[in-house]
Amino acid sequence: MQIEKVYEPQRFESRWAAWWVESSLYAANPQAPGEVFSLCIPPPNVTGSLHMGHMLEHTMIDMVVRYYRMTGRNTLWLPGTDHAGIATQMVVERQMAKEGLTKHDLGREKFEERVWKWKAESGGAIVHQMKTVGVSCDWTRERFTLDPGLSRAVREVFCGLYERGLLYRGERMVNWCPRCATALSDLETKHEESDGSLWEIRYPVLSSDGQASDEFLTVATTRPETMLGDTAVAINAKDERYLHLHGRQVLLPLLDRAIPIILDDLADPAFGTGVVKVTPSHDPNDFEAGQRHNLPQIKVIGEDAKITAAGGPYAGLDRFDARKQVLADLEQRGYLVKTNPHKLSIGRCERCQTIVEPLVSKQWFANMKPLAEKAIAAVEDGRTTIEPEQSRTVFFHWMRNIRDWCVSRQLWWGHRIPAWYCGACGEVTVARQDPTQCAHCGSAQLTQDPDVLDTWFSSGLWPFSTLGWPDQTADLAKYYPTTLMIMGYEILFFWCARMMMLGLEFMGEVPFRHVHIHGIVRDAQGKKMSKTRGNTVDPLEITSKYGTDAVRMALLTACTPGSDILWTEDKLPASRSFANKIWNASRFLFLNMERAGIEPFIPESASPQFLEERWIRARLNLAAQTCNNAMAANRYHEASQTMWHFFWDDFCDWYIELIKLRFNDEANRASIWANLLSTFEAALRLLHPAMPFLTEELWQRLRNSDAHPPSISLAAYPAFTAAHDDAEALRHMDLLQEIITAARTLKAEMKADPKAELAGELYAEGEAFAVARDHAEAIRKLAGVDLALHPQRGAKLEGPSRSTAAFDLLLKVPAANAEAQRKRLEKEIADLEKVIANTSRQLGDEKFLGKAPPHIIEGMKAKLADYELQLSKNREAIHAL
RNA sequence: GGGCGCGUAGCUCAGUUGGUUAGAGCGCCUGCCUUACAAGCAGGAUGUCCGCGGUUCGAGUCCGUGCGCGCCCACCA
Repeated sequence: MQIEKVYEPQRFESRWAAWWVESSLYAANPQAPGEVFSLCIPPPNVTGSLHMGHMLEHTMIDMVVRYYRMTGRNTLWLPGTDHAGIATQMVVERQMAKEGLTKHDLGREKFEERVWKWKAESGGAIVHQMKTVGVSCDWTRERFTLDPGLSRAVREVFCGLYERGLLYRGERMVNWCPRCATALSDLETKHEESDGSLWEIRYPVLSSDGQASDEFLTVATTRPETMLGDTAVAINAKDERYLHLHGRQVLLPLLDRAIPIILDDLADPAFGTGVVKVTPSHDPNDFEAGQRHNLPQIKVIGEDAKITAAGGPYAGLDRFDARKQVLADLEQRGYLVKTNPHKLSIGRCERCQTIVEPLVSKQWFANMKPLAEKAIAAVEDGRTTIEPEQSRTVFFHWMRNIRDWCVSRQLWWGHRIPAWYCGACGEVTVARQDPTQCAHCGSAQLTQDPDVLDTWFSSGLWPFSTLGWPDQTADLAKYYPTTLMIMGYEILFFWCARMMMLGLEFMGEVPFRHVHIHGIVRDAQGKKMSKTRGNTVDPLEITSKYGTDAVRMALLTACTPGSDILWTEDKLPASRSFANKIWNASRFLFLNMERAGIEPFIPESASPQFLEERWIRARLNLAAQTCNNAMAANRYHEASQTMWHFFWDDFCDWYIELIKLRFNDEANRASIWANLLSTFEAALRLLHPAMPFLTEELWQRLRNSDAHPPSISLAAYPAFTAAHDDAEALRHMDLLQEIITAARTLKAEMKADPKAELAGELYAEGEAFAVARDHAEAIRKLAGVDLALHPQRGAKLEGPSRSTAAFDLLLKVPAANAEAQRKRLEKEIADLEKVIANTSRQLGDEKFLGKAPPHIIEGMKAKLADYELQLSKNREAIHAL
């Protein structure tokens, strides 16, 4: 078997990636046996291209899915993409702008066609990239939120919610993006603090007969231009300063409109002047105050962010120009009293960063409270578990304070709202099938609502709409509820919360059993990665440089639940080295098989006879146990670190180093290779969920029979086997390692020629002696010392020595570097004295003896005896120097 | 204004119910091109586990508090 000298993942990764997809290896079969493991992907936006966030998320999911598939579960990982309403529409509009076109030039139908065309040509980029990095999705079930089936689900849910009275249309204050010309949900509005001003403006108070007086109320505002829409001025009922003016009116400056003075808690006596202008059309608080006092709404800022006709002389001005003009006019006429610097938070459109205008608009809203209650209950009683714990807390907090969700968007790309308005009676008809006549009066004068639904409306149905709902499909029956959802905390509310609510409402069951929330990938400075910041990393660039497996490993070993990953490229050489280590260990095995005339094979069974064989089997067994437990607890970093250390430290540094000493043992050749390959093959399976390409490549080179699965990804994951739990082998190997390490250390410390074999003495009793006796050859080869063995420890240590709990080791070397020896001994003595003092103090404490569990006390006593033995041996040694 | 979290070796971070000399990778120092691997091997140094107080026989781990840092939610003019 030829095996290339250098690890070059580029040579085989793309081949396996393509094969995994072409062979439909990961297509789920609802008829197949096995406990279900199903998971649907958080659908990336079709507009997107793969970024490190995807890479992290997909790597974690892929590891989990590969793991469960290997444990024999009936596994489904359903992939797909989201139509991403605003985002996609923006992309296409921008593209059209280059041709000097707007969507209105095309008209709705042609525009939609154009977006579909864009999707067909460019929308597949991310899917292609995902396939390149080898995610083991079931591509036969790929979905898109605007697929006919999913659109039918959307319509069904809309109608269902409407029929349950959970969806209503109303004039309410919404976040309006003037650039996108659509309403936004609260979550799509991002607030940021910025420097503004708090202006104080004098409003003349009219006397009781409506005539001008010389009194004033001074209001404080951060948005003077909205005063054009003021319909009252509010004072607090407890504010003695102004109470006498209640019942009078003020004259609105600039427009000379008489408006009432009302009493309302909206006015905080401690803030500003204690007097607040009330603009029910352009401020959420004022809107509510307006409702309380039955105030008229005067809309002075339009959907285009320009002053409306109601703004009198300011009509047509942009909102920011209007502010300047209003302030100038107020100043000029003596109404502007003061300008204070003031920090305020400004809402911006998540997509285009335009400052959002709060305005009253007729929109569709979902009443979330009743839905949220069910979702809260489901998490409280554990039907769905959310971890890590802090995400659960955050989830509850948001759900318990949930507000109605504005679901309509004034866009063209998305699911059209299935509501029709009657030209005759004005009633609304909401229907699953496009109606031909009004459900109320029978008139045929119907116009469909022009709006579409918030993108997250369809995403909220993803776990069941993708499985065929509203049809009762086999997939739906088998794979819903899904087993696990893995996603970032940034979409906990946008998505997780809505899936919970809608899943419970329409499926009567939670959408997933467990939610695992992960952190995000940040740059080396801890900053969020973003295109505008220019600190993004292209995963494909990195994977082609270091290999996908190395990138995966770097991410997996770093992803502690609940915390973000700071991405620096210098994490990569380490994991590439690890991949390289695997490659080279394999190369070593293949070369030696060739040398021994053995064809690569996967052993049916192997029975270990030598210590290192028993030991590596036990170590593998423990590693498998740790990995299985870690995967069950979604502790991917722990699983991958365990794999890493097992392969590098145990398998390579000890097992191979020891077993290669037996390569000329012809009598045992078959058994040695059966054990070696058996362990190696199991190690590949252990590693496969984390490093699928390399393990597939190497495993295929071992695969020698069609009795084996076609791919390592379909082979069984190593499981804990009680029979392999060999405590004796672990103990003996520990001693052997200790002896070898002690000898190496001493040799290095004495600056002895590493190539020269040194003679020495080893004093040990019991098992330690037996191990040294049975493995003298290994000690000689691996440590470069030839030890004479003595079955008791009493001897005086004269010369360079090292003592441990189990043995004393003395090297026959002129004390060339007594200084280093002395230094070490002094340090060891100091450490031991400290530890002995602490331990004896504890053991002399009656309270401790009374309260600590017996095994702790016994353990400490045994340790103390060891420490004392070592201490006396070290003192002896330092005297001998 | 509310909520969540973080502070452990020079750097990036592990450390599951409190328990026996606190760990890894990178970096650093020393020595090795040992016929799988210098992307390697062997050995080594480095920590008032942010400060203070408390609970406990015992605290990196639990509680309180201070300092420093991050994030999320929120309509206070």
